[in-house]
Order: sequence, then structure tokens, then C-alpha cells
Amino acid sequence: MVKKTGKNVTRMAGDERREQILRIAMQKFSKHGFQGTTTKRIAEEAGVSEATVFKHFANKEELYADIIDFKACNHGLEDPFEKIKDQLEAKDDFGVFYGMALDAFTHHEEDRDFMRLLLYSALERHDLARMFFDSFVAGMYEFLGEYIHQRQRDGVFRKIEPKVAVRAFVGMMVHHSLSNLLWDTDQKILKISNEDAAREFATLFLNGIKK
Amino acid sequence: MVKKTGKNVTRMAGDERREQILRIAMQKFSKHGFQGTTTKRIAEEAGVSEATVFKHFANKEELYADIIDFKACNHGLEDPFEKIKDQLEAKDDFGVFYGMALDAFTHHEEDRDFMRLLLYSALERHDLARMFFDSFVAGMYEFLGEYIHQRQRDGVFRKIEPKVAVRAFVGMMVHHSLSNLLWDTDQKILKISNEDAAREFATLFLNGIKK
DNA sequence: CTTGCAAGTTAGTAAGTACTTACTTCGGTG
DNA sequence: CACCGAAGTAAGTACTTACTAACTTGCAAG
Repeated sequence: MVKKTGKNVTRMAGDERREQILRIAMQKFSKHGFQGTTTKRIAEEAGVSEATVFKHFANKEELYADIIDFKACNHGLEDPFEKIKDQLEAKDDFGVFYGMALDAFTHHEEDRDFMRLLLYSALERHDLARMFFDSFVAGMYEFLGEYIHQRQRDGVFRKIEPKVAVRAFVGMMVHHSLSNLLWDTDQKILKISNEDAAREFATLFLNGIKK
Repeated sequence: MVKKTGKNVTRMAGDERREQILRIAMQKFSKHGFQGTTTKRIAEEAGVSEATVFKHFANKEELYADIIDFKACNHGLEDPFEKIKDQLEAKDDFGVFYGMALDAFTHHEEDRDFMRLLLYSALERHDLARMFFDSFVAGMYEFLGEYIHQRQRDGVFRKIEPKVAVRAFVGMMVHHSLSNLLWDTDQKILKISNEDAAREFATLFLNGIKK
């Protein structure tokens, strides 16, 4: 337990403390939502006074918003197609969809806090959700849709509106991650490794869309 | 606008008022979550004093919990297989999955408030979410999984763990509804009728799982 | 009519809530 | 080594929160 009073409190550089508060705030916001998280508890957890939190962030809203910037810059949110660009080029359909799913499952597992935060912010109608959606999700639909369209022209995939196909596949992935995150946390209903899930979903999807 | 003061307030029968408060509470909880909803605002919206709310419900938690009972008894949450029992008996695979999806989309569209409430309660780890999950979702996996298993023994569906297939199909449905509810509310990314979506998803899924 | 009882209210309370003010302490630099 | 700016705090502020006690009002049966 961190000392609260006077002398023995560790004095940090401004940026360091700022980042620490951000990290703890994300944990708290992801557990209890924006309304359910108090600045007092964030301060306590960070081992500083509430006033210190407001030294670093103008208000609670700004603290919340800055979490996105922090996530976007320092951790994660890289291009989701980076890891499968070889398969994309080689038009290795299974490799593409298996790789996407596996990468998604891994990220979702590592970033449980951020996923919860994103869900909360969507329900609470924070800009955070819209920003993430507009940039990340929309880009994914665009790109994956284009790949599917290409493979239709190649005569490999059957006729179907590409974005509908994307929604179907993204649905399998997101719902699986969400199930594990929110409801079936101990995998009572379905216990399956990320690799197996990715393989099964990719196979089912490709069988469903191939000519 | 309902009168707030003294004389002209409409006096209701106890059950009537109780139900009205429940209905309004559900709206509010679904919009702002448990923590984000105040008993004061519920009372205001219902056109009664805050004390009246606490005459009908011991505390905020009870009010929240009773929403489930109310939903479970009075509205919705009927057997999701009732409407497709003919198709199930006839082993009309397309009819089964198309019917399920269409029914789900329709319900989700009508019950936006309840869907949001369910999501909030899952994030906030309320019992409500667990109750719904244990009874409704688990039952669905059980039943649909059994149907798929049956069709495998019939030699119509290929080898695949039935529950994985269920997760894939439920994923398409739930994610589509969730997209429309939370992120793509104006269907900017994908505009599609419930019928078309149900048809496309059922077709893709069945192509993916058939021998 | 009156009277009993449920429906409803007024006016609180104690414990939070986000945020501020006025102050103290530390550590690197000239 | 003195000193100044940045890091940090104690103790508030004004307001909101869930919840309550003690009261009043309207309706229906005898």
C-alpha cells in the first residue's frame, strides 16, 4: 500500500505521473464506466491526492478523452492488416481470414480493459466510441470489403454484397471475443483455443462464400 | 408536461403506478446505465415525487432487478424457437436459420432499450446479465447445437463442433444487431433490410456448414 | 357522510460528487 | 547554497445522491 500522507510519497516527473494516472483511470473506467468511476478512487489508486489528478487533467472528461490518445499513440491500435500483408498479396484466402481472426482474438484478450472501455463509451455515447468506429472499424470494412470484391472478380468468391460478408465474419470474431469477455468468462458454454476458433470461423466463412 | 405539484396529480392504482415507474426506469437505465441514472430523474419523468418511487421499490437495486421480472413476465422473452417449430420439424434448414435471424433482428429492433440494458448490466456485472445469459443464451446454444448435431447425423452437415457453429451464427446475428444499435445507428456502413440480412447470413452459414 | 387505508407529498439527512484554493515540499540549476 | 518552479497536499466549496420520517389527500365501502 502506498503511503498517503506527507513525506514518504514518491515524487514523480510530471509525464510519468500523468501516464500512471491515465493507466489507472483506464482500468477504473473500464471496470465501472465513466459515471461509475470517481476521481477520488482514481487518485487513491494512484497514491496521490485528488487535487493532483486535477493538476494533470483539467477535468474528468479530459482525463477520459486522453485515454484514447494514449492508447492510440503508445500501445496497440496498429494497422490490423500489417500482420497478414503477405497472405493478402499471395491471395491466400485462408491465411487472410485465419490471420485476421487470430490477431483479433489475441488483441482482444490482451486489451480486455480497452474493449470494456470501448463498449461503455458506445453505450454512454462518448465521442471516444465514434472516433474509434469511424477510423478503425470503417477502415476495416472498407479494406476487407475491397479484398472480397477482388476475389469475386477473380471468380473465386460467389456473388454477395462484400460488406454483408464482412459483417458476417466480423460478427463471428467480435461476438466470440465479447462472449469470452462479458458472459461466458469461464468458457462454460464453449471452450476453444484462439487458434481453433480462428480456423473454424475462417473455414466456415470461406466455405460459405466460395463458389 | 405532467403537473408536479399538489392537487392535479393523477392518482393511480398501485400496480398501475408501479408498472409505469418500471417502464420509465427501464428507459432511463438503458440510456444511462445503473450508475448514470438517478432516482430523482426517474421520479420526475414519471411525474411523481422521489419518495413515491421508494414507496413502490425498497431501493434502486430492487427497482433495477424488478425490470427483469417485468420483462420476463409481461413482455417478450418468449421461446425463440416457437416461431420456427414447423421448420425445425420439417428439417427445413434454410427456414430454421432464416427464421431465427429474422426473428432476432425484429426483436432486437423493437427492444432496443432492453438490449442496451442487458449490455450495461453485463459490463456492470449485475445479476441481471447472468440470469438472462444462463437461461436464455445457454438454452439457445443447447437447442441449436442439438439441431446441428442431428443434421450431422443425417449426413447433411459436415463435421464441426456444433457449439462452434452456433457461436458463428449467433455472432453474425448479435453483431449485426449490436452494430445497428451502438455504432452504425444510421446504417452508414451497411444498409440492409432485416429480411435480406437474415437471408444472406443463413445462406452463408449453411453453405459453410453443409457437406 | 365518515372513516380507513393506500397513494402521494414535503422537507429533510448523511454521505458522496467534481472541482478549487491556498498552501507546503522537493530537486535541479546558476 | 540559495531559490524558483514544478509536484503535491489539506481542507474546503457548492451541489447531488439515495433514501426516510412524518405528514396530507383522495377514493370506496359500510
